[in-house]
Amino acid sequence: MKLRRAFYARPCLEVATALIGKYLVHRIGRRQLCGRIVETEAYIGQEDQACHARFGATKRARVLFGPPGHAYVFLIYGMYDCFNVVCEAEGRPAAVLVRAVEPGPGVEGKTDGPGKLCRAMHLSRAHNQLDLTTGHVWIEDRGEPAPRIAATPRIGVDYAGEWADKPWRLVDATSTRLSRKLSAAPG
DNA sequence: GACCGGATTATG
DNA sequence: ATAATCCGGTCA
Repeated sequence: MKLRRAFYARPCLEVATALIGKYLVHRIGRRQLCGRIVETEAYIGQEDQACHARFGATKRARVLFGPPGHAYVFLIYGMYDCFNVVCEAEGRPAAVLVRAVEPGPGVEGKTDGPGKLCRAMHLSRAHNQLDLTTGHVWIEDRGEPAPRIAATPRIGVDYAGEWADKPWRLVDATSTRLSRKLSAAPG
């Protein structure tokens, strides 16, 4: 079933973890594109120097300060879109970036990266601020058991000082479709 | 109004 | 290792 507002109105890391194994769905007319989420990243608050809310509620980051359960989609490097879901209480800026999904029926192209999955699922900045509890893009729970989760540092945020080291990237540890392979476990 | 650099990807 | 490519944020 479709995730409701209460799901998103929780601590960002909790949401980022719970989203692994859920299904991202984009309905275009009678057509439906979906993918199983296998990789996410949490961006948490103005203190987090990797989070777009670090400069406060600017025009771009304003949606992060709004109510949970809305989409935040931004353009990166002039050519790729990144899809996030706003979480935590209104007024507390935080979001979960969806970094990889396992493609479902109807999805063409690779989905093992934030830019790639947006391209394959036809998600773009046109969906920014969309309410995921009422719109034509949503996330649903299909009642599957929770996957085994692994946590790693976030990707591409080396500029964020101590915040770059936080293990806020969550993945389905058994998935073969991550944006990067997990390092071998020590021992 | 100019300048800087990025939550990426494809290619060499 | 590096190019592609554009917008947001900063500082003037």
